[in-house]
Amino acid sequence: MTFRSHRPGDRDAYHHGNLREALVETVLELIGKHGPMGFSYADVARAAGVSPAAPYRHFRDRGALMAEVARRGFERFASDLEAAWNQGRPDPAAALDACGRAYLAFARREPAFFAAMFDSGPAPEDDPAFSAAADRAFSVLRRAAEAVAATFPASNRPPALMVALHSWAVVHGIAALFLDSGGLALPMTPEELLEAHSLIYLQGLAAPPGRAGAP
Amino acid sequence: MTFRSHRPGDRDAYHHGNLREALVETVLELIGKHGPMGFSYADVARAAGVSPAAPYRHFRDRGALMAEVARRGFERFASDLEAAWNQGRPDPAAALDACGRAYLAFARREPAFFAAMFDSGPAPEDDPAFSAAADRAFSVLRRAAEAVAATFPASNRPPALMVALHSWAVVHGIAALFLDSGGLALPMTPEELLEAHSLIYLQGLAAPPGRAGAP
DNA sequence: TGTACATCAGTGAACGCGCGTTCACTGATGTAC
DNA sequence: TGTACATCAGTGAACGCGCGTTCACTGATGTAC
Repeated sequence: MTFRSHRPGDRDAYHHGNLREALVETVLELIGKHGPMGFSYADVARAAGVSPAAPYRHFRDRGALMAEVARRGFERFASDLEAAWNQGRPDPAAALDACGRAYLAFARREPAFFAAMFDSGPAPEDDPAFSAAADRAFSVLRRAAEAVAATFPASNRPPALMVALHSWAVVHGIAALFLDSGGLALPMTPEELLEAHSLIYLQGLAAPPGRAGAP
Repeated sequence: MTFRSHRPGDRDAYHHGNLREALVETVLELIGKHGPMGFSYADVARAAGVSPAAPYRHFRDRGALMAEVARRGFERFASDLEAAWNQGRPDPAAALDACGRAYLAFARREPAFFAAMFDSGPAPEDDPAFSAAADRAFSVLRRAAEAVAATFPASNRPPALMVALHSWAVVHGIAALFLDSGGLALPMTPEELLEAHSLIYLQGLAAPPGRAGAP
């Protein structure tokens, strides 16, 4: 009568097909503790309470598991951005701002997902499901930029894709450099920094072309 | 008379104290081939043609070697930025733009250094030499932003640190997202994207405060 | 409802491997006299 | 200039370890009849 972990609801529950979910959850915990590279495939199995061979039933190797985590991260990310966009309400500029804040909020609230999505060593860019999820996230930003560009008079309308790329770059740069507050102390929050940038950038777009900066 | 690698100029030259340099060089090659996490400490020794014990004479462990590579990267990076700044000539705005281009050029020309500096797994942020080198690089951007801010009339002068942080974030975001041209195809080069941003941003700074974006 | 059987998600032992690290050593270099 | 000696950057063998992966297996689940 030795103690085996055969209590119901424990690992026997894995026979019901939720080990896949449990492995994803476990990876998020491990990323939180040790970073996206700080654990082995065997570590994941151990932390999930299964034998080292069990994960092979669900993921070909560690990379496939990490790609699945990154894919799910991009899907949640896309949902957050979509919700923040809120179909452009109350107005496109404000809604684009909300997307930027949602971008930062996601990176702050889900650092494990964020690391899996952007810092995860060899990028699984050839995984079509991963790429599709990433595209879906970024297409939200693109549509938002298009709506913002459409608010400008046709004579002075900026290229929507350029606006999207600028927005994306600045918010990603802020997230990458300043969010974990490692390094220098900011005189303002990342959100304030982003909002100030939006105001300046939109004012620059609205300014009559070819005035400032000309000799 | 077996063939041992004892030709002069080969590994015997390491006795003259250049194994340290050779290891750093080797790491850069390996990062170029396999990314900053794609090789072991023993791999470095093997690639440099020495025994696996040899590197321990120069670096406590793999992390110390990587931190040294990152530190040197930041020093070259700072030199590049400093040269691009060129003491603010021909004018601060143009010189700040040059810094941005130098930032992108460095990331493009030295992807191995760049990866060691920014993507290198557990950041050696507690290494004072590393931090000092990173600070030196970023202080160039800060001084440039100060000079740009000083060109504005006192009544409409933007906070210099904010300008520095915006410039840094956008160029870093562009480098991180668009430089290796993985993912989506850009309608313009990263340099053009950055320059367009600078123009818009400076125009926004120059615009009379509190006009655009007000209800 | 009950029984026989196919399915399949897990076990756990085993493997070969390369890792990081240590150790006593060697032999070239540089210095003192 | 020559010799004796200290220094020190390398060798190479060895270690224990945990890795990724495989394999035959087991026992619970779901289905056919």
